[in-house]
Amino acid sequence: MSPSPAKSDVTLIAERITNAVMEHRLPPGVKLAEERLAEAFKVSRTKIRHALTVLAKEGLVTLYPNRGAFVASPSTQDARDLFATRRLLEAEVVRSVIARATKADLRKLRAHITKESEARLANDRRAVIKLSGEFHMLLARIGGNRYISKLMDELCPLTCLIISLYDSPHTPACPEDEHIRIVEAIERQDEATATRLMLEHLQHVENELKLSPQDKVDIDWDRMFA
Amino acid sequence: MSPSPAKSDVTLIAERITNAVMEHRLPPGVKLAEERLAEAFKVSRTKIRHALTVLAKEGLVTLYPNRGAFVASPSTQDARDLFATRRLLEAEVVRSVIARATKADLRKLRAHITKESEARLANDRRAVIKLSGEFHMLLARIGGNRYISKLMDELCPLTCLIISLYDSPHTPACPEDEHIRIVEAIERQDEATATRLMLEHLQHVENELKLSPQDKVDIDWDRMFA
DNA sequence: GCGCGCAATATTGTGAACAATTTAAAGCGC
DNA sequence: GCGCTTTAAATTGTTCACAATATTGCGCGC
Repeated sequence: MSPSPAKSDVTLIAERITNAVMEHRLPPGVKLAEERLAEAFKVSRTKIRHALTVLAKEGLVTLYPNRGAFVASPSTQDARDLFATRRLLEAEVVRSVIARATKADLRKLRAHITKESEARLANDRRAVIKLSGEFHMLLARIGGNRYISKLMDELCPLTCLIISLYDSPHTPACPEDEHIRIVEAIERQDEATATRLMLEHLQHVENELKLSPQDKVDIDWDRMFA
Repeated sequence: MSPSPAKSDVTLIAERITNAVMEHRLPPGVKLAEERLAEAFKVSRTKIRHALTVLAKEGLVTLYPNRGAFVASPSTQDARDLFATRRLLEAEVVRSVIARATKADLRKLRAHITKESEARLANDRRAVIKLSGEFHMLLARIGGNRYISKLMDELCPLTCLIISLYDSPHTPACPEDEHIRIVEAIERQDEATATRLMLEHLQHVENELKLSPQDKVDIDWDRMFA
């Protein structure tokens, strides 16, 4: 009765860190010292190191040699590239979901949207952010292409990071009904509308961000306090 | 004078293994025992383990817990998914290359194609296979979107694996002129032709493969010898 | 008091020994 | 000779100690 191949400690640690990032409990740029994590997770540094290299490969943490691991803090250019990539991928995702989704899949989508609504009603902002991301990951998995799905599993947590970096002062997360309307269009097999709604949805999220001016790395610390 | 941040041993090892796979020196399914690699690379098992986890994240090797690392052997479904993903990404890549490429970029593309021709003339089949893959990775890098580029860096070595698994008995690699004609269309800024040629090119490569029948994992060993 | 260099401390990187698990082989009953 | 259990070898997984590097704090000269 264990269909999943028994996740290793390392995987579990990586997932818990990812969760913390998705729920905005770990802000961008924070240092992830191995010793601290080791005692927090009650494991040896070795496993922490493994988890950190995995997360680095996913782009969620940045590894500076001999200096340690830090939660990634994507540039505005990264953010624009990310949304461009997501528009490309998720339009395709919607198309294949319409082509392939079983009734069980549609039930899962409905169930997920219910969870989102509940979190919203409970005013659980952290859960809302995480669930919003996971909606897109679920769609990608139903889409059936494992390379697209794998990439979406990386891009969604990164999107959470980007939102926590560049969001305008506390917009109340993505509007609820956009996910619902996408699912409805999928259920109607209305490909044109579904892809259009998805692209608009992603555009809305991106437009909420302040990505316009200079890059973070271009901040002029001399003028900053003049 | 060191613009690149001094690649670590682990990165170097991973790259050398990737090269070996791209040049069909490491066939799919081969076991990568840590001790053997350690003495081959003259380093401790620790670094080998790191390199293997990195390669596993890239999908080039598969890690079975307590059993070791093996060169991945993608299923036919994996292969179809991969080409579908590449068509999606690389059409976009061609568009942004046309929009962004500088003259220096175009020179790099020309130079790369020259190297491909030389390898072909020298009958260096291994080099041809590797360079063919690297042409697409170079295009993606010029395209400028780092997420697309990163994914292409993973998908190209995987494509080499797939070719070595499912290629019809020694077709002479991809026809040379297809890369050239794509670059020419890019130089003319002829977006429609360039994307069409790219999609056709990928379709040609996929069509050369024998992906039709059942999946490897679906083989019924009971009926097999009945 | 201020900048510079040096020492102390903390953190990451590496290697080697040990434990756990799997795989291969030998032993044994039938 | 065949299949099963038990034993030995090989391999992976983990811990720990040490080396290398970076960061911080201190003192010294000016």
